[in-house]
Amino acid sequence: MKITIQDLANHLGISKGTVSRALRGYADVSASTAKRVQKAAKELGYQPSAVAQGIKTGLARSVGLILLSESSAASPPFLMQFINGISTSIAKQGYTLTVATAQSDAEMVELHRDLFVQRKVDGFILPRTTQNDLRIQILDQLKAPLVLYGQTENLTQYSWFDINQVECFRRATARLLAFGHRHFAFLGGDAPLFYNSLRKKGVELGIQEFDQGEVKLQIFENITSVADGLECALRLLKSTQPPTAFLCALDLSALGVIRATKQLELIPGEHISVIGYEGIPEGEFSEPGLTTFEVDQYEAGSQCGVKLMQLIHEKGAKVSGTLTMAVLLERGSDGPVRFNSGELATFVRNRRRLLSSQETLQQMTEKSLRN
Amino acid sequence: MKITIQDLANHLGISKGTVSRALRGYADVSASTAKRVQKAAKELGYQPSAVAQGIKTGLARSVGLILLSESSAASPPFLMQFINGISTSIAKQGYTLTVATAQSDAEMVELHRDLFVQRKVDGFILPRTTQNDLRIQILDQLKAPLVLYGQTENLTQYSWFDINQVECFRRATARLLAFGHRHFAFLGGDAPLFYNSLRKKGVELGIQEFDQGEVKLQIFENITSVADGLECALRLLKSTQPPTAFLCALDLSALGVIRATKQLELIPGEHISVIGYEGIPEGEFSEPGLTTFEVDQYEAGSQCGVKLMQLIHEKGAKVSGTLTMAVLLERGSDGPVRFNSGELATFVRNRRRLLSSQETLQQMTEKSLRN
DNA sequence: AAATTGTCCAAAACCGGTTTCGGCAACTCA
DNA sequence: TGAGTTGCCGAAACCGGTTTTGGACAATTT
Repeated sequence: MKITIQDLANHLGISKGTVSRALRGYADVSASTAKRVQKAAKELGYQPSAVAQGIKTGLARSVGLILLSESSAASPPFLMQFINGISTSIAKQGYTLTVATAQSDAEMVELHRDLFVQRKVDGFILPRTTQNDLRIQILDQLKAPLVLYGQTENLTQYSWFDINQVECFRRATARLLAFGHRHFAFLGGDAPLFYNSLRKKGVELGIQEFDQGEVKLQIFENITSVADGLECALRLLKSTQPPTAFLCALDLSALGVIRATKQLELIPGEHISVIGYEGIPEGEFSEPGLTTFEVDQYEAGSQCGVKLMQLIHEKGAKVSGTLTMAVLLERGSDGPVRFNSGELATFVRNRRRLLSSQETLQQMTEKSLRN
Repeated sequence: MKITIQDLANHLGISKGTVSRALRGYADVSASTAKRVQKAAKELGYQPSAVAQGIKTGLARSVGLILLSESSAASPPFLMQFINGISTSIAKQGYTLTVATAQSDAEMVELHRDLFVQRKVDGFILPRTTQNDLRIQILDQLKAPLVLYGQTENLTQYSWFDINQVECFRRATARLLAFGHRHFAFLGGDAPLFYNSLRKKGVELGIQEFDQGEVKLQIFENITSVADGLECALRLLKSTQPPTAFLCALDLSALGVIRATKQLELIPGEHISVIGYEGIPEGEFSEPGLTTFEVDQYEAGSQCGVKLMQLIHEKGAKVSGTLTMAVLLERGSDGPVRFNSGELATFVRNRRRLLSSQETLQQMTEKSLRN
């Protein structure tokens, strides 16, 4: 069924070594033979087996991406574009992407080891980096090429790509301070992941640069979903000292905050301010639109792919780190401060009282309209 | 660096053939030798190279999943769990998942051919099937094992897995008819994809079974995003003969419909009904929650993986199709009819008038509250 | 004309496994 | 005791490529 190099050689009446050299463009094959071989290969649909090539070269021509299958969470929003970026950037050199899923951190480490010693992949891209990343430790031992999507300690030894999240959150904070906000909540994401410390640091930095002692900041961690954000914001807004500005490590939690304001009939961008991070599509359709930093996940995947190709192919290649900025999308969810924390608390209290009375009014209006 | 079978054989003072037989559990190796080899392999961390194994067996021990990178669309919501299901189910037999992305339909076909001819994968899982699927045609020629996630024409020749979408939409329709709705809109998804015809068929079937001539159905296609659904529903609801029941091929468009009702201050489940399909997480957090059919994407991936493994390993294995049901999640977005189409039109018209006057009232109330 | 160089390709070695083949030693059975 | 099994393992072939080696022949130099 599948045609081999020997089949092709027989068909042409020459040796398989010559076929191989012709196809790989060696000089010691006459131009006419080379052309003849290439023509026949195209006609017969011959393509060398990557498996057989791999045995001699020692390369599988595939890179690994291993995801943690958190049963709870949905698809990481970034996934499709990130995968697209990786696979497109490595396709040029004939590489493909091997994706596997691990059910636990331990299995995650095992999978990296096994895939590499079995020569199923030539290197890895590691997303969602942590402080002391176990994956890095094992891959270091195996001298496996790797590229981080994110940062970690001792960064100089590795190639990595990341968004300057500190700067993003510093700017977001400065922006809200300029709007006059003085009472902040930072809704952090997965606490063990390195990104979380960076985003928090950005907020703290922004406040430090400004602080005249009047700024208050409340910090929360592990707010990773819409439901989490909703619950957290609702609790805060009903408190006696609610924040007027919400800085969210994740768009998802920011959307939860917006939802909370809806329940209390507050208007984001007017009564309070919310800024997210990541740029997921849903953020465009909330009302008002979510002000957020848009991360180009395709670009991220692409850059990681390119860096990994360098490490694999150019022996003695230098590791390289790249830091880029995300783009601030100014939509409607933030704006000049209207209430300070105390005023907001009063406003929320009155609004909640009003809500129940309005409900009765609403029902009456509706009834009259129907008749 | 990496240890080979020859290294291990030398270390033990036996031939590499014996090492191989010992590790693969052949009978003609003494129990003591076998144990000795296995122990040494574990100690030295030896694992056979998948590449080298592949050359003899002719198998790459990987299956392919090729996605179309629609730059516009976000990550297909199903992706993570589907990938998880595939990779978990095939991992048992030492298989991994190769994911690639194509920028066009033509590239998609090429990629399937190349990956198989180059022996990078042993078979494929094909999601998002169309009527005359070009992928299937080329893979048929190559006699490549494949499993469809979805259905197509001439289904008996292939292994496939699918949800009984006809039945889902028949039930959804019957449910809304029983609620008293008589004016329907079907918001279809990607028109060329086979699923769309199935879901539409389900709606038509449900109406046929009931029809006493009084049921009206409007059909729309290519409503694939929140924005599409929002736009479409807004237009319909402002029309003179608005549907009271929206059947959406995709949750995303259903969420768009709900958003449209919010703009008009209509209450889904009360003034109108909406049912979606897929069970994306966002549907749980809309207000009211989206009534929808929840598809178990992990299970889908898992079953596709199992079927593909059978085709690859059991020679002369029979193809097999599986049809399962999705679970109806009854949340709040549908309910007993309240208005017929004409009444709804009037209600919307009045409500829109009221909205502008209320706005003025609202501003006045707010002002007084602040003082 | 002999020696040297260059061109082109067949043959063979190699990569790291798997599997077949054949042989030796120990055991079984007549 | 001798023929036939059986258990165990080394040697070798093989998978489909790549790369090295070496040789035939032509073209050039001396």
